[in-house]
Amino acid sequence: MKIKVIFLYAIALGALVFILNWADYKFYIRDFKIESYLLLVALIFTGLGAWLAYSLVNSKSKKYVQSSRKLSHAISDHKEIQLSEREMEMLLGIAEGLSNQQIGEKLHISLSTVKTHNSNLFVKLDVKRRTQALSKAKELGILSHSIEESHLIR
Amino acid sequence: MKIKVIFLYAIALGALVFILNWADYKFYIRDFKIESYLLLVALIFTGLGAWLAYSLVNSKSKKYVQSSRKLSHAISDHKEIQLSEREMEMLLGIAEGLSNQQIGEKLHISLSTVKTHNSNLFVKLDVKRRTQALSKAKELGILSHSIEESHLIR
DNA sequence: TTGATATTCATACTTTGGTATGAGTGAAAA
DNA sequence: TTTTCACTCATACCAAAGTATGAATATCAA
Repeated sequence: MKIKVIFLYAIALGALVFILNWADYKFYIRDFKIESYLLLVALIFTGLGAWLAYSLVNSKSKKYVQSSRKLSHAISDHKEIQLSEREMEMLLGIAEGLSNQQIGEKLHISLSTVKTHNSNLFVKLDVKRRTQALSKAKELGILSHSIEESHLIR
Repeated sequence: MKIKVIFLYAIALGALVFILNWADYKFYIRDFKIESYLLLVALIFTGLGAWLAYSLVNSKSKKYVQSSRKLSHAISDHKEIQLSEREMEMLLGIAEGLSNQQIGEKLHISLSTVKTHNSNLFVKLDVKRRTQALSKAKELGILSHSIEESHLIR
């Protein structure tokens, strides 16, 4: 993946140089000052750099999560329910009292993705709501026990 | 902080243009091809863009953490929170994973009433969502980690 | 009696949560 | 290489949650 990114990056750079070079001889861009060139290039590659960094941050998050994957699996293995690392993170976010929007911001993913993960999580836990997911996850030992007294409601 | 970043960024850009301009007339950089300029600028501003994006992502995370801390402090500030009996029952129902409708059916009250109790509960706990109410109630010790204390609730 | 509090309920409205569907990507296994 | 799985994202739509406002009743203390 990184190779692909670098490759595309190189192509973009080369293309830009080529286009400018071509425009240089074909048109009157020579009339512009060198500063104009530099400004344009600076802006474009600032954007590219920003995008590159953002992509790297996202992939870093992935790798970080993967390291905790084994842990999650080890926990949930006992209960025959296999939660993916993302689903586990949804559960933790919900337990923190975060909204879907906030969970997405925390993990640098969109609201849509959070909702998708939640849906899959709820199917696996066989629940309909996030609060229900919490209580069930605690029953299953996926989340630490806090509320066992809920049956006392009358 | 963002303003600071943008300011530094603008300075860097201006400085680069100035330096190149100066070097252009003082030395023999004209001998270099325009591609060399572009490549240099592209690389530098790619780095700057990447750094910028990384900073922004980090500042987001920081802000998130800060808000959480303020929340925690706010919790310890309010020592005595008196929940009414109904509000406590709302809390337990929520912890059980029940919907507002289900809580109402269980307590033989209307959905409207449940919502009203919830609103009052959320104001007292200074939260916005039911899941947040859960986590905060646990921090406050209102929702206990053991069964014994739950008897006191009833 | 008056005031404070808790409880109940409703209506209208906004926000958030959740479902359904479809689709694209990347990594790893078969 | 193809398949499988986890992850990502979007759009549309429906359900639930939450807010705001107003109001009625009952209890208890001042």
